[in-house]
Amino acid sequence: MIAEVIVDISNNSVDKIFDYIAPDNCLVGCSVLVPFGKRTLLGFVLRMKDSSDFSDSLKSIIKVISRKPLLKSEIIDLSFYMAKTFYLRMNDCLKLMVPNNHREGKSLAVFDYILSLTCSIDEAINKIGKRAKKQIEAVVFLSDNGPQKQSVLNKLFSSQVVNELKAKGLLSIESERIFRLNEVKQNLESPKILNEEQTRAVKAILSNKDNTFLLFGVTGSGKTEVYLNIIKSVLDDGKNAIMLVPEISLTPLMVDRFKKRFGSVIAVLHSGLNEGERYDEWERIYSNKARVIIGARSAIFAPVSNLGAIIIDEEHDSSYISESNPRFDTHVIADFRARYNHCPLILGSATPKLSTYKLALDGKYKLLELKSRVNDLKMPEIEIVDMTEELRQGNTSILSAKLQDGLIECKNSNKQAIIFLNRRGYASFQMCKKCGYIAKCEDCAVSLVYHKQENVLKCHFCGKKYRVLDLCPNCGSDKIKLGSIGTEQVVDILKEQFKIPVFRMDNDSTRTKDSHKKILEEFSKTSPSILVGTQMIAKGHDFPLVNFVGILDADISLYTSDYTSAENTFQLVTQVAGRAGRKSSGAKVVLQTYTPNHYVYQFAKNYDYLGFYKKESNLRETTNFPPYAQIIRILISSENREICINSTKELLDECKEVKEKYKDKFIFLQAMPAPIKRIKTKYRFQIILRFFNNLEIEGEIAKIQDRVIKGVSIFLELNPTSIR
DNA sequence: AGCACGCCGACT
DNA sequence: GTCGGCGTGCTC
Repeated sequence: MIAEVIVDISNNSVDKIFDYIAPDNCLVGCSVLVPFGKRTLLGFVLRMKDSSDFSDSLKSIIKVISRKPLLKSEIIDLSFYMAKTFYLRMNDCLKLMVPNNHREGKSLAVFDYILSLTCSIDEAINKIGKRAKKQIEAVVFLSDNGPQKQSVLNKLFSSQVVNELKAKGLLSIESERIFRLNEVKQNLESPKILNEEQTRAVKAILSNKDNTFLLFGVTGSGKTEVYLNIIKSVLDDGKNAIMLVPEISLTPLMVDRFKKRFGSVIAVLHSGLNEGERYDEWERIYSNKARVIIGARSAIFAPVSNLGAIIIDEEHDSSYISESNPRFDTHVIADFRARYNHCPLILGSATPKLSTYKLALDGKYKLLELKSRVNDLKMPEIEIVDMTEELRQGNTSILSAKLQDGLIECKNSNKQAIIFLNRRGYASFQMCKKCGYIAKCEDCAVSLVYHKQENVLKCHFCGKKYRVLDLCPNCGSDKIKLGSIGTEQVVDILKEQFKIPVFRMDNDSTRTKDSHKKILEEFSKTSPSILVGTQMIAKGHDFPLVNFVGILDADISLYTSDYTSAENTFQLVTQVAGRAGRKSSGAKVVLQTYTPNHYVYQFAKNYDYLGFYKKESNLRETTNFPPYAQIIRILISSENREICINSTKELLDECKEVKEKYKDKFIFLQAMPAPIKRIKTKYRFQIILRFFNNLEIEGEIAKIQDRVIKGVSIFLELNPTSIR
């Protein structure tokens, strides 16, 4: 037989099928070792056939690494589809599907041993003799409680005792595979009773399976309970489910809740797992031992067969769009799998993406609404504070009077507060007051962020660290000024002013494994206290004691250069506000801004999603932006600035040709330096195209990406949401 | 991506 | 004369 193989090289010129003579044990989906030129490489078998069109002599597969096919046929089909729709290399897609250890045939399996008595208890005691009291205890324990894991016996007695019993031939040994992370919770929780809206949603989904549903419900309306019910029914049908959450390491409570309900059929999949954990979880899913997969974005590639439902919780979250390496949109992948398995795809959010809501209004998705909160609590009141006014009143602090009042109230009533600021570090830059010099990264065109605790200047793009400025390297002045305040400085200010515990959660404070969990646990058992954080704290946490939320500088996300900035800000404000008053009434939110009358804040204040949608959708339609038009961004980067500029010009010319062909369809075509002109020593230029939705144009432009220019990398993005 | 082949410059 | 620069082309 001939095997069609994709070889493990991420380069356009070799990202195609190569034929090899296959041995009998070679199956579609297996990982194999093949000769390639002078090298030996890993590869995946994607198809088998009887003969090859390749006219030269074929080489043979050296070795079939995996006995079982690691890629199921659905996953192979998905990979082809993914590569095509997102203009990706097949090899890069395949890499997402299988953990490296499995692919390379390395086993990370761990075993325990099950020990049981080989003879009757009396016989055993006889053989041991009276003096070995511990051994007799162990034997009695085994007789009373049945076979035991060696690890348990070792702990209860000692490994020496167990070994002596083994030596006397009193124990029979059977090995048993242990799966990391798979602690079984004993008392499974029973389902909660659903309210009318929830019941209606569940019924709608279960009676109309081959569809996409938008579960549109305010925070606290009980979306999770709907998910749990759907999954229960899926399991009862003998099928399996995938549930995606934005960043699972941030929501250990969600996993706990699922484990309590469903026990050991839960598997988790996310980037926070170590290799062993990932190995085990993947295998439990592959072998159908785990039937409900909870995970972040990449869990959509889990090797589950027989899917009965796919759920994307907080569907608006930006983490569902991969912005590097294989760039893809999780929704599209989820949609493919749902249609493949004829199962429902459920998108849940309180603030759906504009494009999602539009599809619901257009009837492409079924809209299900949860209008009331489960405990009938009102959403917290949002108060907008004009920071220019604050300055006029003589308040130069970053904390407005209202915000300070809120924190004092919080402290006095022994409650908790959350302060949100989407800027990490101590200050956004260091600048010389005299000559205006600003410390910048050598490799990137960005200013360096001052981190006080580590006492360094950090580049947030390449991670490079620099010494803090004492004197200006340009003019020698010692008058150094700091830029905009970051989370680290906010913590200092709050501690100083309010004298209560302050926790910080951002990229810097959560470097190590499980650090998210630790910070959240500490915070939840300390009151009064304040949690300061970035984006990270906006997502799905449930803190019953929080009844005050402060948003410092809400404008940061409003004035970024991409077309979704208003949408993002609306979502962010609504989500952060939703952290307050989840279990008690009278919660408050203070939002600080320099543009209090901006429509985003006015709609957010009233929790008026529909109003916001209408306004924003209208704006996009009249100004020709997605979802009413398409944007393609071509990013060109190179170490050499000249080469980069020339390549950009060349590619622009090609785009112009396409534009000529589809004149009336084009809205915009221009080349320019990227907003961040250099990252990691590479210069960056971009071409932005905007045109009325048209797949042919998309296809023709996509071909440009295949051009190979030495020393230049070309990236293509469809409707990019964060341009930098 | 690597690795070989191949054709022009300054060196033991 | 030879070592080595990296441009070009190929990998089933």
